[in-house]
Amino acid sequence: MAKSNDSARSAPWAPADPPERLRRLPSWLLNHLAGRSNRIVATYVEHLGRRSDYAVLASLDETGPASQAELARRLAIDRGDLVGLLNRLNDEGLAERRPDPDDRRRNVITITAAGRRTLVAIGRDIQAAQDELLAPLNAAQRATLIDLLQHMVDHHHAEAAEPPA
Amino acid sequence: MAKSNDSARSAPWAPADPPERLRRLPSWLLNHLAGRSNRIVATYVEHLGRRSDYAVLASLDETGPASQAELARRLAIDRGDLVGLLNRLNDEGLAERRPDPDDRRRNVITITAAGRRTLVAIGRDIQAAQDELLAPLNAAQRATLIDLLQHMVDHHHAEAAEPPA
DNA sequence: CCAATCTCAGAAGTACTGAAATGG
DNA sequence: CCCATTTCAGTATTTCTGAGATTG
Repeated sequence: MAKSNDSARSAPWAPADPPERLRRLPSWLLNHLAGRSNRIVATYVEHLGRRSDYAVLASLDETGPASQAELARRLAIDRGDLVGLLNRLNDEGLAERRPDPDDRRRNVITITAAGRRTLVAIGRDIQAAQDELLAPLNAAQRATLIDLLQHMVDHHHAEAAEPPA
Repeated sequence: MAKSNDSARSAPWAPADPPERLRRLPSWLLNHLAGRSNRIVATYVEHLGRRSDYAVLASLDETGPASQAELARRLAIDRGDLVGLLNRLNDEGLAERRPDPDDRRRNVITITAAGRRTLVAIGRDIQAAQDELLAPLNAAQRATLIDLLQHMVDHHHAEAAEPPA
């Protein structure tokens, strides 16, 4: 008749003892660390509603206003899911949605001044989170890791862009 | 009135154009590649019901029979979620669940011969998937990447195990 | 008529929480 | 009485699918 004990259920920080076959498996390592990363980021970031908010705001800030479909394409997010996300950003005054005068099918999404401020705040928190995530590595190792990961992402994109010759 | 066109909704393989601020962000890279990895694995693996099935079967094969709580601890999976997973493995004849004679609170989970066979089959498919995932890297780069990722995982475990000195 | 955009509604997979029931 | 184990039910979050409505 335990009430609320549950000594250790799965506890996010609980040490795992993965089978040998998984320990060096890239897909397992990536999934494991992605989960770890998300948990760490969640503890550091206060201002973040959903995880893709930062990506959307950053994209708007860097590349300028865009239609929803355009945004979805840039970030590889589902167009439908973007609807609710932008509703929230709109409600919080971080982004604005207005009809495109040139093509009345589109909405033009713009980041607001408040959006830019929270973008900066989130960026600070996220950087702190990266430091904890990468704590086990020294500077050189961090650079190497990032280069390798980024290379994989870029190369996969390239392959997807140009179908097999 | 489009019927089923939807040229590109978000398309898993669709090239993304992430903001600069995210391009080199470890947490973004890890999440992006974890997703990519899962999609690739899904296309290669036929025999896999859920993604953690492989981990459970491998753990049973390597470390031997275990109770559910023991398994959950080893793999850092929620005990509750393990219930449904083991139900499936049981239904498919890949694992057996029997009460522990010594401690009647426990179930002893054992992998079956059929379980070992599918374990091997899944392992083959997963290896093929890793090759596609790591295609952008040469052998040396792959080894470096795996070492770095594994080092991170191990170190995070160690820190979680022994509270801050 | 076809294509693209925005929107809504719902399914599916996964992760986490709380609690009940049994037994040590 | 307290702790551990299995199980169930419910919540939350994310991702994906299908379709409707508007406009080009």
